[in-house]
Amino acid sequence: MELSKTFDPRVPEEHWFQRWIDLGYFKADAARPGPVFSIVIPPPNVTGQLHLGHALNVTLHDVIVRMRRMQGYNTLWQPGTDHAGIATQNVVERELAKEGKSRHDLGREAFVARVWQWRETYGGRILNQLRRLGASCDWSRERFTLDPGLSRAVTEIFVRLYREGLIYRAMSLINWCPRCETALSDLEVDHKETPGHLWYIRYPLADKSGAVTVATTRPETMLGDTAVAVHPDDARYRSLIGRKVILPLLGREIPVIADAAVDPAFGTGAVKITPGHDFNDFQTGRRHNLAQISVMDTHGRMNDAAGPYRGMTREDCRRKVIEDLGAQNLLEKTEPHQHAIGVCSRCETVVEPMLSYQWFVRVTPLAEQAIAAVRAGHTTFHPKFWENTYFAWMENVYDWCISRQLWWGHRIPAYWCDRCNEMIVAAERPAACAKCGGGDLRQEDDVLDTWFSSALWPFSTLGWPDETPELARYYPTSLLITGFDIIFFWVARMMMMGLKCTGQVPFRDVYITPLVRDQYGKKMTKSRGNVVDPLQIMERYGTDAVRFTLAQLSVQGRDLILSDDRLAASRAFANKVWNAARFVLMNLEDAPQPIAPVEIDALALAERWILHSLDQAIAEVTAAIDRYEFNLAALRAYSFIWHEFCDWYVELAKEPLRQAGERQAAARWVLVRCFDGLLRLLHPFMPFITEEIWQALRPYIDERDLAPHLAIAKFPTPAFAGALDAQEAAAMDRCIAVTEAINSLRSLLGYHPGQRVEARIKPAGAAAEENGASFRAEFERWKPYAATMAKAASLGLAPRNENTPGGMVTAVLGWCEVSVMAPGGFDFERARAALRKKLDEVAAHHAQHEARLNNPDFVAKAAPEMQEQMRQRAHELAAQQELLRKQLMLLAEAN
RNA sequence: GGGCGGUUAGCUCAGCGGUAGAGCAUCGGCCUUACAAGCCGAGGGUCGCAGGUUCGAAACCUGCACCGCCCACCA
Repeated sequence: MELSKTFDPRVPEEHWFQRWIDLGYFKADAARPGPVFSIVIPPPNVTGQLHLGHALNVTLHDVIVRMRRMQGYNTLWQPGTDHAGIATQNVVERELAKEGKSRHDLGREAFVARVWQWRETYGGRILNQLRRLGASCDWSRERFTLDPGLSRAVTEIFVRLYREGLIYRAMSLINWCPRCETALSDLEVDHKETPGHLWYIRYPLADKSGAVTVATTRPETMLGDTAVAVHPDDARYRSLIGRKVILPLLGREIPVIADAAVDPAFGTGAVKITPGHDFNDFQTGRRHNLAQISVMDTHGRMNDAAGPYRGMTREDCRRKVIEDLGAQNLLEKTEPHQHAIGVCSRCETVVEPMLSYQWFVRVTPLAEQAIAAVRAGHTTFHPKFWENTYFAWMENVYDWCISRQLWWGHRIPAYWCDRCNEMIVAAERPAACAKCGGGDLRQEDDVLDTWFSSALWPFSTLGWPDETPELARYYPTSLLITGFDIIFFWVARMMMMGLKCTGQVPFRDVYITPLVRDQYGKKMTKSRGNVVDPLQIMERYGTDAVRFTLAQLSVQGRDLILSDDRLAASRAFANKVWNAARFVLMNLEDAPQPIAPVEIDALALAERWILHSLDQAIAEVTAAIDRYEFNLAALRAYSFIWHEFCDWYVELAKEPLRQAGERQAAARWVLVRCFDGLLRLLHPFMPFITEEIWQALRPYIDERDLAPHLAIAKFPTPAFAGALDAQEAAAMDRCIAVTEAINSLRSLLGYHPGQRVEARIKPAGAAAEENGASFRAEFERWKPYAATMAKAASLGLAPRNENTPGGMVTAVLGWCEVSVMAPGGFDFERARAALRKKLDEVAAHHAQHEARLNNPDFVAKAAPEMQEQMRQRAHELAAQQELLRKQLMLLAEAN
């Protein structure tokens, strides 16, 4: 089979993904036996557009899912999308706006129909983008949070929680977005540091005996003031407590109250209390039974309660209030003031605390269970420190406002009887009012917070509340992979709802992905314009390279900094693998047939060495993925493939491959065996290129019941225990060290890369003294390798006592000297300088060791094995130093 | 105001108690029939700072600094 000279990712990407899907490889079958690995995708918003966060997330999912599938797990990766209440409604509203219409022009029913229509047309975009990344989800199980089945789960749990008193409806102060015209949860409010002002306003005493000055950042809300508060111990104001002041502009009389929450040191120490528009004041108001006055409507405009300011926007009202106060000489002063203001996380509009009837989840009892489950280790975070974040939030949660005044979402299953005002919460619309028998029931207008349905995702997608085979088999899921930004929004709430609904945690492990930043370490944001489009880089570097890069940079607990350099390096790696494949294939018989295995004992040292190295790489990569150390797994696979397999084995295989007969057959088998193994190992990271190559290699693979495709082939496990003993492993290390030494000398001596050199080694230390004879035997075995790799015309083994001939330049290793004949006219000063440098290094190390060994404390306290190790090392260093000096002396005479 | 994470070669990161490592970038030499998206070689670091624990610290402890993030009702 002919492979082109460089790898073009396009064709295999399109081809293989469709094949895998067509063949049903990613389908989960609950009836299949075996251990289970299940995971749910964090459902992207239907309005979503693939960004690097998704790309990273999906890549890591796919790495572990593919590995587990290949390992024989009954694997389910559940895909789907989130209806994303506000986000989606906004998109369609914008579309309508272009036609000059608002949702109110359409009415609720028509508008919702329009959103569904939008979803039919564009809702699949994000999932198609995930597919392009190679996501091996069970696409036949795609779910949407507004699907009938999932909606049923939402209704079911809502009714249950309501009946248990864990969901309640109440008039309360909530965050309100005047633009979205809906309530928001605490989490949907971002706090933005903003420069503002502190206005000092005089409130005259009712008895005209003076005034009290309050400081505020929001003068417009004074129209809703129902008290002025001071600290009970504040001597300045003690006499005022219980008296009345006149609210300027409106002339209302309000009391001066004492409350310990007031900070006497801030502002004037007197604070206006607006229970209808401030969370603190709301609490204070409750403590003192103050009236709550709302001065704005749902659009953030001043309402009737604002008297003369009625109809103004909040902003206009503020200006006018300041102006009027100034005119009445009630504005004492204005100071610049920096403070955090809450804005809608969707549209950045300043949120308004508003009084309204809303639905809440009583979170505390649910949170207790969720905390306990993590404390007990039923769910573990990776990296573990994220558990602190989780606990900190869970331990201080407020009730969760779940009602939204939107049209797109799960409509709350509560029904009102307009005749007797009875409210009924039920899964099905009741035929008649339970209290008065009236038949005209009206369903609650509000819908649920999107996160309410997301919280059920791990089990609602599996059919809950029905006891489906899928639920029994795949729940609790094995792992959740997500970003830290939704630990509160999603992870915490899944924990609470999962435990509440099923009695079990929704997932065993939670892996928190790094945050993707640009090459300057900046967060990617639209406003910075530094957002990298994954589809573009996939186009440029190939999907496999993008995946590999993301995995390789996924360090636990650190941000991920993506750069073109890294991507280019991964593309180079893909190309390296491709070319290694070309080499292997061009050295196999044209008529493919399985190559029978060769007995380990019949293999040459290098062959056993590479099989052994493959084993080690497999073990380490597998262990790293098991620990979610994707970066280490990717790096290990990379270094095995490039530096061990390509740099060494492929080179060493060339010689036996040229021959006919047994040695060639052995080399062919080892090549195929290793390449097969490394393709399997690499497949989870780079599925496309590996499948493409594996198909070409497959006919040569000798395996019973060999899978038709790599995507479902067995993941490799170490298979060559005992192929290489410790002594042989050490021998190969020596071979590599000698090769490197000769190559280094070649470079120093200015040899052309193609030129062959005369070289020799002379053992020293243990290699010479203790096993001279066996060393010679060992040397004979790896000498051809070193000679090949270092392009040595001859590589001799010199007797220990023989002086190195003049004209040779020597490098000193710990256990031997390596010498290479210098070319005619070589300037030996360069060699002397190199030796001197090396001598300095060795001398410094030796001095270090000596100092340590001469330290009485070290001798008295250090572990005996350590002392022995140090003594040996010092001994070697001393010998090495001696050899270096001698070489330097010999070289002194050269030239 | 609390809390979390980071600080190791120019860059991105390993190492987490016993000789400072890798990849990329840089420099020198090579188109050596798998691969120039390649091969061979070289240079480059008082491991953020200051203390402490230890025979021994990049690693453990305590402060501090800087960068980043999260949470927080000082109006």
